[in-house]
Amino acid sequence: MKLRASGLGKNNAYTKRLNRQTVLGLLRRDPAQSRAELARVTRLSPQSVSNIIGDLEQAGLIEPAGKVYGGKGQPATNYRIVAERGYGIGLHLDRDFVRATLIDFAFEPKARLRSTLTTSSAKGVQAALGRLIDKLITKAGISPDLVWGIGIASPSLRDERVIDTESLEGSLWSALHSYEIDRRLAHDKGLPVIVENDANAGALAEATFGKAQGLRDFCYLFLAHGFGAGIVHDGALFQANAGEIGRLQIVHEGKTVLLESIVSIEHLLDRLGASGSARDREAGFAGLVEARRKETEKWIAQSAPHLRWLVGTLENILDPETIILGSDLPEWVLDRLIELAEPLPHNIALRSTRTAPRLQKGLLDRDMIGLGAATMPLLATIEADPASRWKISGTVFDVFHGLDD
Amino acid sequence: MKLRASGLGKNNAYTKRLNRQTVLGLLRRDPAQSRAELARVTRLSPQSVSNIIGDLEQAGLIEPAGKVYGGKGQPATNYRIVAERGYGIGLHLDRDFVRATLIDFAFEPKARLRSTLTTSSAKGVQAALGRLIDKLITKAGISPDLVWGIGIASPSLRDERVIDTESLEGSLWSALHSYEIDRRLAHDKGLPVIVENDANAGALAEATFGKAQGLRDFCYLFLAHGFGAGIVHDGALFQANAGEIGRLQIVHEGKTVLLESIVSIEHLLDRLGASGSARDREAGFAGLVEARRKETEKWIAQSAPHLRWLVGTLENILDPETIILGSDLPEWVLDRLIELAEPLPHNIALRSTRTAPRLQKGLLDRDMIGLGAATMPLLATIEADPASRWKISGTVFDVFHGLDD
DNA sequence: GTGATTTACTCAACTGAGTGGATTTAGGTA
DNA sequence: TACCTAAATCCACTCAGTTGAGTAAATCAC
Repeated sequence: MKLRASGLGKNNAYTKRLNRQTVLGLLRRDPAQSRAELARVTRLSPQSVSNIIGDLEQAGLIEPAGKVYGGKGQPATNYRIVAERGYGIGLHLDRDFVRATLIDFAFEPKARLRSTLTTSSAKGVQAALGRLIDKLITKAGISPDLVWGIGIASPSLRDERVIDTESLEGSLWSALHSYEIDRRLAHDKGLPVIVENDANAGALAEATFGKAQGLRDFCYLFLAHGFGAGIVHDGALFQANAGEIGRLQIVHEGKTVLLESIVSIEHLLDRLGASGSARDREAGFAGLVEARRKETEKWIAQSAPHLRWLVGTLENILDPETIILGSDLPEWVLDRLIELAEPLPHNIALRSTRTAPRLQKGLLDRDMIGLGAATMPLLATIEADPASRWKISGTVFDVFHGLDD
Repeated sequence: MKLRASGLGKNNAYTKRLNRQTVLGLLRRDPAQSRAELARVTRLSPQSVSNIIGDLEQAGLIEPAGKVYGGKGQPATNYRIVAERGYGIGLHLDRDFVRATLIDFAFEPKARLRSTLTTSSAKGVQAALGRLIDKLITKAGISPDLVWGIGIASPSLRDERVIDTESLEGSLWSALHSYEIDRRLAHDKGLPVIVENDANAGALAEATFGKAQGLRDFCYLFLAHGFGAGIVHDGALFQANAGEIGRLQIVHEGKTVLLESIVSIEHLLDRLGASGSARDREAGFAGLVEARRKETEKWIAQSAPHLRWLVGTLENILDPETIILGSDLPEWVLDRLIELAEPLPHNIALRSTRTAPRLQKGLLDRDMIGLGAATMPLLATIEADPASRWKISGTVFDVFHGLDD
């Protein structure tokens, strides 16, 4: 039966795809489940689940993972995702460098690379990214055919550059948009390419690897050169243009300014008198921050009240389950920021059903954003209800293809 | 085939229900469409649509609405919703009064009533609401059996009262929550009762009757005694605890205060020196506002910058298609507020794909909130993808019941 | 006018999704 | 050893939407 895509009406083929994706999604999130267990969760009949499991196994997406003894009745056969069945590549494009990560279908990181980009021409960047991807695949020791796609996270994603264009000129993400590097890369590699902003990728990473696992409503604040937020509501990411928290107007010392003119690494580095390569993340502004600890503390003291205000604002508008603060700053800076943000405003977030902290530190992995980016092609390939409706260059694989004939 | 509700897996029965709801939803939003047209939109086969149309007609939900001549080929038979097939009742509970509205299945208002509540005991309120509903049904001249449910909109909806409890004590909505009037009313009337906050109900009303028709992402700001927002994202309402914009912290004349301590009718009335019944909406604070125009202008001048800030803040966080300002204040006050809110902040909302104004005035119907509340039981009964996952007391009718045997 | 053309709609056979009851399997338990 | 329980399967079945042939009723071209 043909699947009539993108229509409002649903047919059996659609249902089948949905159920396959649902079962696969459950196995991905919680490894090792039996047919009977899946039937209970999905409320499908054991027979249907059995058929689906058979299909997925035939497609090489899952495999048996031993039997469970100890209970009454016949022991159940557990199944798990076949980690080596597919891979996702994530590129984190920052101002001065690129980090590339590769994760397998079990969402385990397999290889990482970083590279400082010397060229700033769009064509040069395109070529450099292509080489980096090849190198990453080689390093992981996998077949290029098994890569399902490429996710790109860049600091700013706007369909139009109505603001601060000058600060973007000549940068990587300028090339990304004006030169359509994503489309060209998709063509070069024959793979789907998905672009997101860094904060959204970070939110995906926290949802997959970090503090937001299992949460359906949360905010991820990414304190970088700028200050952005990835907002997840009802399990889905907000579109790229939302979450521009750095551009919120605040009053600082009597003057109305943008939040990120205070709360951003950019501003911290200004205060520390950093210049040239000392501003680069790779060259290690972390060292500078350590060396100028006193001045950094002052910045923290100044920023914390604004963070407190931001938490209250986001809570009042969005009522998330938790707010996660991520950054490449040293851990003690984040700890201190969160510490000084207390006491958080008295508002609805104080409800007794709360389980997660109102404000917490994110994972500290430096490849966080790249990891999130790497999940995108995997999610786009297998998820029934993808975290977001991404703009995708190229065509996503149909992992179920060939099962029906 | 049995529908296995609330499971993750889908079966044929689920698909059938979904397709029926989809077709019905299309006919509701755009009256008079033919089978062939619906088949094109839904991407279902003409045969399937024909079957569905047959079912819906047999259930009395739709009826033929004439043939379309003029084009080539056989003229198409249009169908439309049967307006008299069902009704929704909306109650707008404010501090000092209740407005009740009844709309038919074509979402046309059929009867309105208002009542000042003298009693404040929970039991008394319950009884009064019951009588008001009966009166409304009588006034509309319809059979009580045809009412599909009751929607209640109240100024504040919080699952717990962690804030400002004293200002809620003894009020209608205090009774609503602590005494569970919704549950009791559902039991009394044998009807499903759905509770929402007033701003969310207003957002529903704008989406159904007003400026937000066809929009999937917008904010509705409801400037009342307090200041709340209904947020619609991807066609769905945010849960009740979100949108508490009145509790955002702003800096006013050097002091940090809550937004609604300035931008709210409560504060305006304070400034106008209103007391007692002059504060009531029904007794007409509008007259007072007119009489004290100069002082009102001052309040507007003071509030507008905060409104400007709020628009920028919401845009940066949520990136809505439009922001709608609703209120019971006189029209000129809203016009002036919006006028003085210009120039709006320079941000991503300036994108060229914009079609709706960034900030606009909502419908001025005084029953706006009640109308939105009245849509809730109708939507809950027929929508495939309900605007929100409401907490519903009682059981929603199954309008398709009896079709399958 | 007349016939070709176009479009709406229907009939009846069909495909294939999940279902349900009987059955087999394989461990625990008395 | 005999019984119980739960997992998994066999197979006939139900009933979604689909398909393709066919009919009805309008407009269009000459």
